[in-house]
Amino acid sequence: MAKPNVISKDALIKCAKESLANNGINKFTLKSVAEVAGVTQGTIYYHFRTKEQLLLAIVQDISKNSWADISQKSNQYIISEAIASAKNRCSYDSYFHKLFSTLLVSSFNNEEMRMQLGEIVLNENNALTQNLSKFWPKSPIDGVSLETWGVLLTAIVDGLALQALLQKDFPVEKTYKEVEQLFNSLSNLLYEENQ
Amino acid sequence: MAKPNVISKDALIKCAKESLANNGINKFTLKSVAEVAGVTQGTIYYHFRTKEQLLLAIVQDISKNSWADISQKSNQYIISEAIASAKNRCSYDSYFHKLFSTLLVSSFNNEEMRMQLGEIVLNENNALTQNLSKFWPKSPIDGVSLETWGVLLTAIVDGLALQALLQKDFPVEKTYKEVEQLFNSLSNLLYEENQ
Amino acid sequence: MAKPNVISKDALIKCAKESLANNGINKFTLKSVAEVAGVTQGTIYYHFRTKEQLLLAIVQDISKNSWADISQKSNQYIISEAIASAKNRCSYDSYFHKLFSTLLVSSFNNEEMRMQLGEIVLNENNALTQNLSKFWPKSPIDGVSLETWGVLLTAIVDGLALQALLQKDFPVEKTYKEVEQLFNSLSNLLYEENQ
Amino acid sequence: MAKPNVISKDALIKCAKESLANNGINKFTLKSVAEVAGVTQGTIYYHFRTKEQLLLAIVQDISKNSWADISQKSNQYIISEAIASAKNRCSYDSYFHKLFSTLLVSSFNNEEMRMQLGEIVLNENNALTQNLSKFWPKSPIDGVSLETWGVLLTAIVDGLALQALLQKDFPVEKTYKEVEQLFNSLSNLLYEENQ
DNA sequence: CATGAATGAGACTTCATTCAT
DNA sequence: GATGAATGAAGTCTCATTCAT
Repeated sequence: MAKPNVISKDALIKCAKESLANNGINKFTLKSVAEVAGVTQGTIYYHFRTKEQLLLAIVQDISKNSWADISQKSNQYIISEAIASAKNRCSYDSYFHKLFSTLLVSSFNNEEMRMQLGEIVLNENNALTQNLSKFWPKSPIDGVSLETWGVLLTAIVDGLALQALLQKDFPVEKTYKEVEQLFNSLSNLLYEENQ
Repeated sequence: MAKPNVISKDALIKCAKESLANNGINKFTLKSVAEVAGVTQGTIYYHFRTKEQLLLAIVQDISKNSWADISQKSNQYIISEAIASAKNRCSYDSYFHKLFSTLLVSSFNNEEMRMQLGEIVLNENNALTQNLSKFWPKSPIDGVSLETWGVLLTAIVDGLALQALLQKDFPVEKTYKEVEQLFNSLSNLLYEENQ
Repeated sequence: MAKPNVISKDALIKCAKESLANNGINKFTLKSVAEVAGVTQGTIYYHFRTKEQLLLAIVQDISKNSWADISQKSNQYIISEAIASAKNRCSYDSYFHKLFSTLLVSSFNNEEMRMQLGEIVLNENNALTQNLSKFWPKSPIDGVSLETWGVLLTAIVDGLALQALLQKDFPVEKTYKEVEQLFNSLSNLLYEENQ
Repeated sequence: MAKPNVISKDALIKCAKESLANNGINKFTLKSVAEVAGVTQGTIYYHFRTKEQLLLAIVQDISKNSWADISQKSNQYIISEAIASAKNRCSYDSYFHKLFSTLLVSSFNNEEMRMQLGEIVLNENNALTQNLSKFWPKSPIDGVSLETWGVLLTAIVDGLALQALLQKDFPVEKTYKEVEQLFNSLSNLLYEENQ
């Protein structure tokens, strides 16, 4: 039978991501991926040596498409955009955070994957720190370095996402509005001090 | 009251938690739980109708032992204690956060479990807010409610834990020192304003 | 469903040996073993951790039942019996030699198995040497030790079996008659020399 | 005459033999052959209709290169040479005997192959008998025909090889020295009798 | 000629679950 | 109460084979 060129590796990864986010890690089977992709399981094995390799490819794909990588170009609204993007991903059904936590849990058994996920977060931190430094010549709070602000912002974004994942009625709008308020107030602190 | 079996339900839950945190959800099998507990699989079925019931029991157990439940009693150092306890749990091998994220991911397929986990987080938020209000008569930043401070603090704690889970060399000490610094600075803002 | 006590480990080994000798290593599947045994594949895994372990158990079983082990008790016809037994096993359809060569080939990928098979052969050699020494106070041919006679006899038995496995019309009767003749002539050499 | 392809049929057979001897029959896959040969699986199918055909080709190739075929030309040291060659092949890692036993086991499911292997052995026997007759005008032992001596010698060679395959420390040198001694003694018997 | 992509059957293995004892 | 033996469905993975290009 053997139709050639039915599917590309990237398409397979996309299908796998879908299957993973929808079914969760428990039901993330190669059969389900194959069904989503409309190919046979054997085809998956032609492209990926094992299921783990496929999971790893998903992680790499996410890394490649991560916000940190995308937002390298300078931009005066970059922080606002970052926060807006984070808010969008903050929901009970967040595809991204479901996927990410699923991968996190998988990574407990796969050191390589864990390292790659770690790097993704690290990049996120660094990107935030770098962009923050464009607004804040120095930290608005003594004793809290700009690097730590990057770390804390990332933590807040992920932590809020976690809460949203677990509470159907989590007040995303309200919370993010106040986060922005907080950010502005901190900026003001700096400004006043400068006067 | 419970008639003590050769192995008690609670002991079984404890073993299950261990197995879950150590092996991850993928290898969380009743066989492995049975091995850890030193009983046979049949015995588990004597205590729990299904595997899901066991997982749910784990969640309930965690809820019962959560920080929020424990720290009801008033205490002037309560916030410092909370932060210290969070810092302790913030590590590459954190039993608690591995367990929690594993349950989170499991809950994507189990609404009841998800709700219970959601409540745990909610209680955590509320406990923090309540304790914060003992220090802060009002929010140190206009436009950011005390409730939101509770939410944000929880988010920070969880978000930092996530980063620590993924980065072997995450600077736990440094970060938490600055978090405390931040907390003190915010308190000072309030105090100065009051002058 | 789960009927208890359907089959014993030993019965399983026996079925496995049958399946192995009949189907050859290529078609030696756990499914086929299960079918022969009238159980499900899962049952096999309850008794043996892997397919390899089952193969190993077969080897051990053969070792336990090997001629060398059985013929420990002294017996004045022991050599004749050994030859008769070897002759019986020497045929185009020899269950034993099919099984043994199959295991031999499997052992190329399994050092433990190979060692155990090696020991079986070694025991066979030693048993033969020991029994020979009851007939031959010394070797009938100068320069050929009794140990080597044991080795050579084993080699002949195995080598003839190999030929019989590959030739439908191999003259088993004739060959073994002449082997016995050879043995007697060698004994005579010793006797004459003694005169 | 054969139009040379990028890879010739013979080269493919050689690679297949290597793969077979190295990996054993279990891992003798067309993929592995293709890898050794540096071509793709499809290419193998261009040369051989099925996997079995390839195995058969291997057998034929061995037959063509067998000692019996090569040593047709008369030679007064032919027996010594045969024994020396047999000794060389007698080792724990013997490529030839690993290959041969693997094919033997495969042939249990393939009558055509089995017949061809049978013929190889038969030729070996006959060649030995023929060469023996150049040294021995008649059998040195009454009741043991020259044909049977050929059969027995082949059996010894194969049987010893089997033992060497299974025992890392099998005393090849010692054993073969004594085999030669045996051969000489038998020759002497004849000579003395003739006096 | 040769290949690369795909297939599908079937292998080994795991595991939640059942049930007679 | 507890267990050990068994089940069967489902999962991961392998491999001979096919075929359009």
